[in-house]
Amino acid sequence: MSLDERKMKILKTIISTYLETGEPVGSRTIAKDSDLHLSSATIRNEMADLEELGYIIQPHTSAGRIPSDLGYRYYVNQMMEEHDMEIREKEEEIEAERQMMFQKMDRMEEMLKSVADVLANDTNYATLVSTPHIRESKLKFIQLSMVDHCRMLAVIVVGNETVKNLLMNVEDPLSNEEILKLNILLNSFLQGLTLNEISLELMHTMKVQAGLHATILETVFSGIVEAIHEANDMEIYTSGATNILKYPELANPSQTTALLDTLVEKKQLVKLVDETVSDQEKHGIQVYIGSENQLPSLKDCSIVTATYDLEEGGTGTVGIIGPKRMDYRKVVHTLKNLTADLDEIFNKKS
Amino acid sequence: MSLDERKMKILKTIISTYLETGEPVGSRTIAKDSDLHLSSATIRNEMADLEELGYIIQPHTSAGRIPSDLGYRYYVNQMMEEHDMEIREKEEEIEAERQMMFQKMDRMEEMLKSVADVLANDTNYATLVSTPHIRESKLKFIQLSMVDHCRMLAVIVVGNETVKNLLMNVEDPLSNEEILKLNILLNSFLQGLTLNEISLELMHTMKVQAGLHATILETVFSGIVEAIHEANDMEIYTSGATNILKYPELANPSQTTALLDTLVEKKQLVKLVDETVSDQEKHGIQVYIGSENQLPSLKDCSIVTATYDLEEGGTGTVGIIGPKRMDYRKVVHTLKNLTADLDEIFNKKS
DNA sequence: ATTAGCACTCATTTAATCCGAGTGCTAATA
DNA sequence: TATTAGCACTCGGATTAAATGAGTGCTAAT
Repeated sequence: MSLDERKMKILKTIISTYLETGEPVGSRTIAKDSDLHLSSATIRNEMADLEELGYIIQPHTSAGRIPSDLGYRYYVNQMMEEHDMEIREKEEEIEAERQMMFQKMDRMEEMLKSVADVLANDTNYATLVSTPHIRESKLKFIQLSMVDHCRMLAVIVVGNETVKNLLMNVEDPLSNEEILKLNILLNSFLQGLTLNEISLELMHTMKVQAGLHATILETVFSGIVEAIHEANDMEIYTSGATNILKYPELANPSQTTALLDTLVEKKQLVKLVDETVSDQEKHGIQVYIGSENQLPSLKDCSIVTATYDLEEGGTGTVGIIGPKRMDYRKVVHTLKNLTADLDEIFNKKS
Repeated sequence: MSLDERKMKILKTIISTYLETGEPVGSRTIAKDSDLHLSSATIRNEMADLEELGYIIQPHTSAGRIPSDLGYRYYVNQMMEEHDMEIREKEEEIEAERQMMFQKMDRMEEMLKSVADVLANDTNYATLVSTPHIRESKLKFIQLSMVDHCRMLAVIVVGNETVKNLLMNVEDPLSNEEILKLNILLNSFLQGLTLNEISLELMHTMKVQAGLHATILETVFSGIVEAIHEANDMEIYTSGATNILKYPELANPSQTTALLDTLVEKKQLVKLVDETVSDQEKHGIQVYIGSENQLPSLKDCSIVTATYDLEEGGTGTVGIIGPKRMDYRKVVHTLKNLTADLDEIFNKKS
């Protein structure tokens, strides 16, 4: 026994009805709703088969059927193959509004935060956005300068976007010439290097050349380390966590806490995103359904993720977390558009 | 009829028992637990009086009593007067651990975020930390520099802590001399000014002097505006929002969502904190109980806030949000310690 | 002024019952 | 052979009823 045309059609109807209602779907409903004209009895037989095949599940004896993880998986795969996704209505307005927001913000972090917010608002699911993850960021530029008599500012530019500022107290102010010398020293030695190209030896040589100001270099070095780490590490922003409370099947008290915690505790999500990135695939869209998720607290959720790229090789992730019965079509479509936008913006910008 | 010695004692017992258990307290419990040796009947009479006076409430006819907002208020005021708060055990370790964290971080934002986290962990309540709010930040320092051929970096230092970076593309690179000139121009004209001291006329004069590079100034100006705004605006960090789910009286589905939303949507909290700051009082500790809160979603919560100060006059807020039956003693004590630490750190640092 | 005693209230728990959506199976039908 | 009609059966959820028990208010006795 295998999935013939009719079974497929029934399965699809079951899933999409369930996506709408969140209630188990019975044979009669399908007999009425679907366009194949069959009696409920026939549908029942087919449903029994579909259950045996593992695509659907009966939560209890006298209930309709709901999709199993396998069923969702089938549905999603099927959907992914349909290239021609009809453009959704309102989409354009939202698009425009989004562009507006993007224009105004200059700092990537701020923008990504607001992407998470907008997305959560649009979709009514929880969202997650990670900053780009760059393997080995290089030091681009350093500049020291005196802010006032006793404070010195170090500006460190890493990769292409990250800028780190370091404010430090110095006992006696340095003259312009001294500062200039230090700047030249720093840049000529360090520009273009990654973290592990900066050896102890190199640092020693520099300190010798710096003479009196070796202690300043000390501080600058540790600032550099932090800056590069910051650039390498990804930050994760989430939004709309409470949206999940809108779905009764997730709002049950015992799971709710764990779930919300997962969404708020960024640490767990970092792992999640890490795995996503390594699972790359065409379109850059990934769908994890129920128990396919690594985190046990997400076993009743689905996650759809997409990646966006930076010209220089960094890769960031955008994700949506919702109930297993989420509107996959819409979500996938939205994410595709969004990442396309992000790609464009970041690559225009740099 | 007024609060005599005995009534006070009974009221205190009711409240502290309720703080522990979260269940309405009956007359028998008190007869047994309190050290005044009275029968439950007597207690009942006294309780009836206390209820009439408005300090306690019967949730329904055949239940024990719980504190009313007025009751909590009485309890808290009473407590505030006891100056000699015994030092809590473990406190020292926690303290040490905290110091560790503080040492490592250089950026205030990062630190405040982690303060929120640590606090939420320690207390099992939701926490809130705002960055210092400064009325009129002054521009301290500007510096332009070329990062590479086509990109220019503007570093803008505002107030005493905030540093803003602005990365912009320029068609043709500027020479060192040109940059130097611009820097001198910018600093000599703008240093020490607040936002509304930077007039259109001033900007015009500067543009004339800049000649070819007027467009760059344009961009820098808008960067300055943003930087000062950023410094003026306060940012709010929250943590441990899901802790409130631990308290059954708050976990009821209908309120939960609104409550969590409030904690996550920073915008609402901004107002809250604003009011707090204006309500200043001795010790800088504020307690808002139940309906004393401005936000309706917090009507079943209590908020305890404390403020910390920056040398330059900025004031930030630390707050704890929990059920009305929160452990006020502990919370007030913790906040006092914490803000003392913060004061010290910030004032040593700058 | 305090206490013992008793009738009363009412949220909560437990059990009993009903209801209906949905199934599986069998026998009739096309 | 595939489909359908019909019917007995199952079981979760909602509704109702009864039992429980913590706690009160009031009164009369101490």
